[in-house]
Amino acid sequence: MPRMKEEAPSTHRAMQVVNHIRALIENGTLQPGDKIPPEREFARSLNLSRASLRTGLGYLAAMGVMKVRHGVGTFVADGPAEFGKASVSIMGALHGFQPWQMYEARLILEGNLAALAAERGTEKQHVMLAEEVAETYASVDNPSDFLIHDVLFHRIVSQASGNPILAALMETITSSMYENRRKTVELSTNLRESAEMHREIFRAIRSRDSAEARKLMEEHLRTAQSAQAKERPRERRAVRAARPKSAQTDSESASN
Amino acid sequence: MPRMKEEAPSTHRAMQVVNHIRALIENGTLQPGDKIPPEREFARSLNLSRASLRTGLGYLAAMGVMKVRHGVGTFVADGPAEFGKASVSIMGALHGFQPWQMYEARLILEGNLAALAAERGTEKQHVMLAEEVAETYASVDNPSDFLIHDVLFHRIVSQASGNPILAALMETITSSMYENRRKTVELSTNLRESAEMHREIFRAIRSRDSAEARKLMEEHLRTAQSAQAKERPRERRAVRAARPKSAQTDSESASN
DNA sequence: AATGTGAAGAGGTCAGACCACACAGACCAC
DNA sequence: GTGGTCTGTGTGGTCTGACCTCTTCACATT
Repeated sequence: MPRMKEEAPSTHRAMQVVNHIRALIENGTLQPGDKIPPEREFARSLNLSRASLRTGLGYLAAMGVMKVRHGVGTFVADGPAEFGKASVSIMGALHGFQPWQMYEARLILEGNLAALAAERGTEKQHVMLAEEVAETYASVDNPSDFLIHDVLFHRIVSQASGNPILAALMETITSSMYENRRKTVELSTNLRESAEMHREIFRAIRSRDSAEARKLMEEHLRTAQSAQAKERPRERRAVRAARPKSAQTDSESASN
Repeated sequence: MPRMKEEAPSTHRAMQVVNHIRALIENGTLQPGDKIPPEREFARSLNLSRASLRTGLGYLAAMGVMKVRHGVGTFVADGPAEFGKASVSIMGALHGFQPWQMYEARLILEGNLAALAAERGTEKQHVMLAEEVAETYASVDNPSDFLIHDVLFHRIVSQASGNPILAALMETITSSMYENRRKTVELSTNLRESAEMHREIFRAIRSRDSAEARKLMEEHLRTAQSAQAKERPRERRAVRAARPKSAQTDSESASN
């Protein structure tokens, strides 16, 4: 007699958890910021071990869907959408992402984000942008504060684009550059110029001139890039070039 | 006497694992496709429990860096770069991603990818594209095969763009649409037309006409989108609009 | 009031046993 | 010999239940 057990838990227990949570999110039972039951209790209610539950939660946490706070509880993420914080850095090591590629990706994403923001931004968002521009100007003498408002400005622009997916992609790229930036901005000399550009971008968005918004945003990022490159001429740990296997690098993607 | 233990395991054990693996990848010890030691053994060599090791590996697996095969082993991912398979679907449920936003994101990404591919694609990649175009034509009567080569064509284009980060972003979006597509392509009527467009895109890329490549790719995707929308007029499970809290939806992003 | 302290609740780690799956080599039937 | 079945071994998956660490907060102390 083969198998033929009663139920069909079939799929990995961890996936059961993931799907359960997904269902709770989809039907609105769970919303951003909500806390889920304690692990022991939740595990019992789902008829699986705490270990399996934790595997599933770990999976969700890795993707940025859940946020775990030791000694406090596990919550549904509530910040801006993002696809896994550390992923870019690790995938970068794995696939040899290079700095200029990051900038290029960011340029393309944010350029389009700005253009869309110009087309679809609401008045409320215009107000928020104006506020951030002001704050940015106010912090030209405080690099640390400046960075915060700089990030916020870009985040609001991407939010105003009306496409959370693109915003999430942008956030994913940006968050991995944040740490490095925090070090270099200290020495940056052109905070004022950067603030000026934010203002111009804002004006373009407010007047719904998408082409102009895109152009200015791209210009802004290009300026920022070259400025940073200048501040930090020599960079340790150069990215390794493709190793030995270079010969058939291209053909291998066909294997999957 | 407060603490002052011997070593400094400090950070979460899971992160130790993640960082360890990252280091192994960065220094080239671990390359795509490689297998890591069995969990029991690896855990012992890292001086931590199997459970903690598994937590770390789960984290990496969730981000698409590692691939775990039950009964076989754990490997470093070797396919095209991608940021977590299920993440889009779950993040979508959480942030209310909508189909048209997916298409828009894809349009922007692939349009730029095609343009870059036209500028930077190597002759070798041109050959691969030509092959896929041929294969695509050859499968116009077999929807299932057609889809495979369709995906492959787009993947090679993104690879030819020379920017693995953008390629990874595109892959992330696309992979989440794949399943749905597999169902609808069965009924699709315009496979031949789609193959024609692939051919035209290929020609634009080969002649290094980036503007044309971008235009054709966007056109191609727009066609595909409207075709799919037509095939499947009514879609169950409409995405819920912003719930009750809508009033302050905009302002909350400032909290993070 | 400000400060210290301890209990309670939550996640983090551990150990070891056992389950489920994949693969390969041995074995049997044809 | 060819092909299918069986069984063993190795590897990931799950379970149990105990203990550790961190956070918070009420409560006592100063």
